Amino acid sequence: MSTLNDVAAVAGVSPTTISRYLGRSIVLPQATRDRIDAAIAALDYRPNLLAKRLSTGRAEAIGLVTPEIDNPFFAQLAAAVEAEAEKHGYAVYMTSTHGDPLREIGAVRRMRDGHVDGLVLITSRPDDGALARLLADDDKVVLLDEDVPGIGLCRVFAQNEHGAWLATRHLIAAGHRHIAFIGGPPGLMSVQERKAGFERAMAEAGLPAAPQAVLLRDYSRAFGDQAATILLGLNPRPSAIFASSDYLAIGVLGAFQRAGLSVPQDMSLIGFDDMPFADLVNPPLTTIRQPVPEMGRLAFQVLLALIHGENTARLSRLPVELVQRKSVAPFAERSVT
Amino acid sequence: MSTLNDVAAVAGVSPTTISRYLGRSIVLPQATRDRIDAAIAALDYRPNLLAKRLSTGRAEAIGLVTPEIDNPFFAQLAAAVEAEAEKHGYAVYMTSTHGDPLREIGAVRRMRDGHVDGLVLITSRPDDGALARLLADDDKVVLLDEDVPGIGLCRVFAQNEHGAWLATRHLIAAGHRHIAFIGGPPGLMSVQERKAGFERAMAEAGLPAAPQAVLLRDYSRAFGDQAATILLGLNPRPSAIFASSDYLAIGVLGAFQRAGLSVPQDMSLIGFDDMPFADLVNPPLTTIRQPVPEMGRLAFQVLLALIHGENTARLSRLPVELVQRKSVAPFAERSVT
DNA sequence: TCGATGGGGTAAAGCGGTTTACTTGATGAA
DNA sequence: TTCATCAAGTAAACCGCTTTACCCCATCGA
Repeated sequence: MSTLNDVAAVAGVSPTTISRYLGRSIVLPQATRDRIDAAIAALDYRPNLLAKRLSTGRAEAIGLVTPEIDNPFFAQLAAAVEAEAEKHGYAVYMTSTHGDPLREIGAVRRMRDGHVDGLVLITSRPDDGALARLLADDDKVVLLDEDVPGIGLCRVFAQNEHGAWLATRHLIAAGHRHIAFIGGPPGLMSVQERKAGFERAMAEAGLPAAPQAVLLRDYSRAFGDQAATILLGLNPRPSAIFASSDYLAIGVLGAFQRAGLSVPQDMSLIGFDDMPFADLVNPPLTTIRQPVPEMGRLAFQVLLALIHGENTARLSRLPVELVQRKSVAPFAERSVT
Repeated sequence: MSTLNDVAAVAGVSPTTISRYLGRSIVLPQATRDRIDAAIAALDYRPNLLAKRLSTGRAEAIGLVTPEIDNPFFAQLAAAVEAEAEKHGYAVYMTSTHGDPLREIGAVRRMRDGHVDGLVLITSRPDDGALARLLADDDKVVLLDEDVPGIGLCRVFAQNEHGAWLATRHLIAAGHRHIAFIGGPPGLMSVQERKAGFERAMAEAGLPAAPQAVLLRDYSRAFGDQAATILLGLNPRPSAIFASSDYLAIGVLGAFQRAGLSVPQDMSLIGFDDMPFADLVNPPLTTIRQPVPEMGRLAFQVLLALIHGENTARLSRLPVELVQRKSVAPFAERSVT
């Protein structure tokens, strides 16, 4: 691996000259340029990024911290951030934390110390304050999809409350009156907002949101399954469920399948996210679509503005929409048996 | 952001001492240790990784290059590599290339220049030689899941041929005689191996592998859809399809759904990979499972051995297995109508 | 002929660590 | 008393690049 010095020796100029030539901070006569180019080619010289970063303090790279990367929703989000970063010549270093607070903090640390210019952070668990403290005096971080309360960072979110309201209203419009809500960890912003949207829609329709039909724990397939089982035992039994993530909805579907119930005949179901594969499950899932590519793109753009010291929106809310597939049917008497 | 020098000044010792203390290459009396620890804590000192890497030449980090990260199969593989790396204290920098040769080469370059200690590379397209040349004199790279022919790197693959043979035999055992094969790009190792396994099983059963029923192009949902449409027009029409990736199989499913055909009544279908969600589609997909977590784990372990200069298996083949779900049914006359 | 100007560079000081090869003072053995 | 030994450090070079502040020479206008 040859260095600037090697190239300089071969080209018969000083390292400074090469560096400035490469950095376009000097104009050289053609003859010199040719000698330098030839030397670079001959030695297959490529600058050592590490040295460059150490020297300039700039990395032309960002860090992306995600929860499970094998969750298609996050994977899609990650891909979107990366695509936009690439477009601007930025490298993306990606780590996934598996929702483990320690790994999350470690990842943020590593990213920062590894000298990326900024960070896009997707968290998926309620913060106990540790993350907030860690990020407190950090600008150049944008929070994507989920909040870390108590800090003034830039944030890019979907319209959670509105989406939940749309979903619930869709069920109400189909004639359902007993509607259950399944959500993730109670401390999470998205959970609170979606729950609020659900409750608002119910209240506006003059329907009671029965507390025992509001189940919160985590955004997992397993919890969707458990929650569904609990809901089936309720009296009155809900005729529709709003699972506030598609992952949850898939768990619900699994439980119903085992119980020999079919969606939407015996129970209507609506999800949230419109993650890839939502259209492939049985039945294809009616859900609220988050504009994932836009969210990723915007998150990077905001970060870039931050890096350039430009000012930018502190909070963006991206629009969601209802995607109608086959998991919601009009209410029919028999479904409350 | 405080440096070693700051700490040294506060602790009243030289930077060397701190560095050696932190690197455990010196033994100090308790009093000095206390002063250093106090200074570190007071200044919230954390070593600059970049400087450390530049200085030592070691990064304690690896690069992971994948095709689409939003393909759950690759995402799962990536997660597995990362989990194992994390266990050994290595950071993972991940990039996805979207199958674009230029991005792939760029990613490999960046990773190398960014001074990771090694690279796990998952490619998904036939190489025209450019990648091979780039990697030619690179050790400390392990190829995962797919080969780059013409170079002597360490490789971790699944038993493609055997898996395809299992899949085909399963269809044959169900009574099918006209079996189609759908595969990815002809130049790809996995495609050739899976096709070979298919052909061997057919030959062993004394069945002809009709050339027009062997369709190769790429591992995409769209091509699965197209191929299925083509196969439906064939005479004799196959009664079963081996789609050599689950992504392809999902495309096939989509085409059939549109055509009003149902799987497995009208056509049996078997996939390959057992990617997440293979159990969720309609009908749940019978498929060949690749041991994804093991593959990821092993790939990292091999790389680690390489980094440590230990010697290790040049080629590993991990076992696959048949996962029976609902997409294969015994052959019935009517299905050849 | 002198001073200013511009072209074509370069020396040297960082960036923040690591590492090798010392130094210095105290102690112990001969 | 003297020399070896050890504990407790430290100075300085180096990793590979960037950047600031020059330098030297030729030309040109006055």
